[in-house]
Amino acid sequence: MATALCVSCSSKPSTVTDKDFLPGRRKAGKIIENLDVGINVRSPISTGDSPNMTRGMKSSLEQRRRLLSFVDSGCFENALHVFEEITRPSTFIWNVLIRGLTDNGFYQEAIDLYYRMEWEGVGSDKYTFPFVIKACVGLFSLVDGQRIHSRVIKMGFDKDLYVCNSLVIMYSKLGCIEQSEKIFADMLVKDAVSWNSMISGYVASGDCLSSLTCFRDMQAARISCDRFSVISILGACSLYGCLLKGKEVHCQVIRRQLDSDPMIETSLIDMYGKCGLVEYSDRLFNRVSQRSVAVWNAIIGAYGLNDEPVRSFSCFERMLESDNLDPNAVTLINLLPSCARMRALVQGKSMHGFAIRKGMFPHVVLETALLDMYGKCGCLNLADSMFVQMKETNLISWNARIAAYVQSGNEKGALHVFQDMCSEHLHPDEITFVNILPAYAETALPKEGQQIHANIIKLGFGSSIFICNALIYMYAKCGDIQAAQLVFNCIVYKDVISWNTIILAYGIHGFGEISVRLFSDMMAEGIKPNGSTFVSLLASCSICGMVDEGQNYFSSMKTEYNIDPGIEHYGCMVDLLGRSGNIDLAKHFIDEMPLVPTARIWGSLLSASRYHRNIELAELVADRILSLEHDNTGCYVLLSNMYAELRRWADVESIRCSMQSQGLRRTTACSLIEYNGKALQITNNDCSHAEASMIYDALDIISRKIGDDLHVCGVLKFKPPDLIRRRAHSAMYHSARLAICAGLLSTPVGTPVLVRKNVRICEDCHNAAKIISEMTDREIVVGDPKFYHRFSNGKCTCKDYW
DNA sequence: ATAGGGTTAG
Repeated sequence: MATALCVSCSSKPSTVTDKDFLPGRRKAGKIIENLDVGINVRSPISTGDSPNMTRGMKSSLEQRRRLLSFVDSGCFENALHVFEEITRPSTFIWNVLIRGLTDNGFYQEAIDLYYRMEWEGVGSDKYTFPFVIKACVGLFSLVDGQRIHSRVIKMGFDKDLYVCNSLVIMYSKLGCIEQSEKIFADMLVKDAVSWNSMISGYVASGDCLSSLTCFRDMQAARISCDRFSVISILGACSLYGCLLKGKEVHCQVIRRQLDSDPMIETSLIDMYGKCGLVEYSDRLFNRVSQRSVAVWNAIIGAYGLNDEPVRSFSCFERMLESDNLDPNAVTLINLLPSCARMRALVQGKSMHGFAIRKGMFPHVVLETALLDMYGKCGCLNLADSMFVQMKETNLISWNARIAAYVQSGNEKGALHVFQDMCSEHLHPDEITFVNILPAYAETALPKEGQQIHANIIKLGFGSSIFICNALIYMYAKCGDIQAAQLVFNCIVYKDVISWNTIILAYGIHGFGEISVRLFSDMMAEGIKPNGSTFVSLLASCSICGMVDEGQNYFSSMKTEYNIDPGIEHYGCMVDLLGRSGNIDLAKHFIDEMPLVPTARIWGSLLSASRYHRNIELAELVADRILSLEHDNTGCYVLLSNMYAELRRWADVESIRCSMQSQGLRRTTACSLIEYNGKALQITNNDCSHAEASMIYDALDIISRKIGDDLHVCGVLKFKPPDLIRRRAHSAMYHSARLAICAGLLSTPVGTPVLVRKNVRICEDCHNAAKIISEMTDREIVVGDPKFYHRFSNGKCTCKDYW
């Protein structure tokens, strides 16, 4: 950027700001005194040489020529030096210098010079203001802009077309589109620039509709649209995917023979890409004769936006092959989402390296795009270190960082980042909440969910469909299905995601019949189901044991709805068949399915073999899983638990060693409970809380009432030699039980007790919870990552399958 | 001598 230049005096480099306006005045005063002493008589400046010029005239003309040439060549030190030598420079001279400074990025200096001009009593003219107003835009200074605007009014230049156009542009670029509107409305004469400025101002403020309206009004006012209008209005069409309007503008472009204008070509390629017609972009691109970097960037972006990462990349490669074209930051920004989409971490990293070598940093947009790519490629540490080294961050980069944490399954981290962001006095927006709500969904209790919901409403995002959909899921996962239903009810225009989410919400709470009913409600409302609808529906059927219904829906997917089952659907079906009892059928299903089984698919079969206590199958399946994911902790733990149940302690030990040698650790089981209004986190055998002794006392009383744990829960399958080992595996003080007791202690009689767990509840605790619910006559709700068990009167809604 | 434009992150 511009280095500091001194415009308030020629001796010392400094700039005059509002704060030190007084010293500036003094300096300026001195200069005037000096100049006044030096030359007594000043001649009026003439525009050309004439034979009878005086010496003074000649030298002043010479100075003016030198000044102009210095300004033209960007030598401002010299230009300013000459300027200081001129006695009483004319308004024209001042204007030339202000223009030169503005055009070369010396915005502050241009503004300072204008203030000095004003102070020295040199009258500004209609030319002065467009230059200095442009400097305000460059400096992003609304304060200066408003001050200069008031000078415009006082001096009566607010009727000048050029000055008004400059003001319209200034206010729209400084984010005050209403001010632009006001000035525009008061203009008696408007030209194409005025209209175009309003149109592009609306586009910049994201107001697609106003910009289209303005474009229409412009034509109604019989101002013919030009290339500037076309480029702006295509931007408006891109904004909300107004394909029809875009095509209409394209027709006008052809009629006006503007279709070989390089910038219009770029805008058209971009517009078709953003409206989802990438074939049109491609066709246009192939006809472009002179391919600029911007055109390449547009087509790379168009493929990226239209889910064609491979073609996006091949464009990039072709671009590299063509001569004299250097990818710039925008190229990388447009390409990085394709890296993310393909999980092409190596390519993403090489983009990063390329950017470093080309000296593109710091660049907040590029850095955020890299952060996002790293997050989506599952490299949270790289995403985070990107953020840490960023010189400038903004709401978008914070949001991307939060998303990276959530995508990596680090919900706690995401919540911390969210807190940090708020303490930096950044105001969360709609996307912040859409990103952070899944973190609440995984970690929060209903009360915390209500708090974030209250914040959302307070900030005015309560009716956003994206947020409402995220809220439905959040409440359901936190255990409050009623709140989820309420949010759903309040959505005026429910979209397919709203329906998918509420269907799954009831599924995870064990109300499969409601899920099924909601699906038919959805059909009745004329909402077309998509693949995710069937994931919700099949998951609900499988969780709730509705085997026949699930199978029917699965077969109707293709026949009735023309949706090809994806890997998630097959996963649901394995779950479903697994619990039907016919485990061979489930295995056969996997062998026959047309997609390559993933570790998750095998994981479903592993769960089923555990339930049916089929250790041979479990071992076989575990082998498959570990060959796909050697670090699948869940698989080790499940197998180890099965060995423990069979008292095969040597196998238990060997799994423990195997995990240890790989540095794998069991997830520490913990339970969450609201205790006296606050979330309390409890681990197995946890004694760390102030409330611990009370909770343990309560548990002891209950244990005694329901019998010793080994009798109640051990189911007599353990013989004395196993007792010692068994004690080490005792579920007596598992977090779930401690949490249930804490809940019983801190809530009124008759209300349900709600516990959240990070791992599935063990069989012993499940049995205990059933008995406790009967004994205390309380409803106990225990949520694990998959399902909410609802215990009452000694029974659980899972019907003992989970 | 004065004003407007293409490709840019969540």
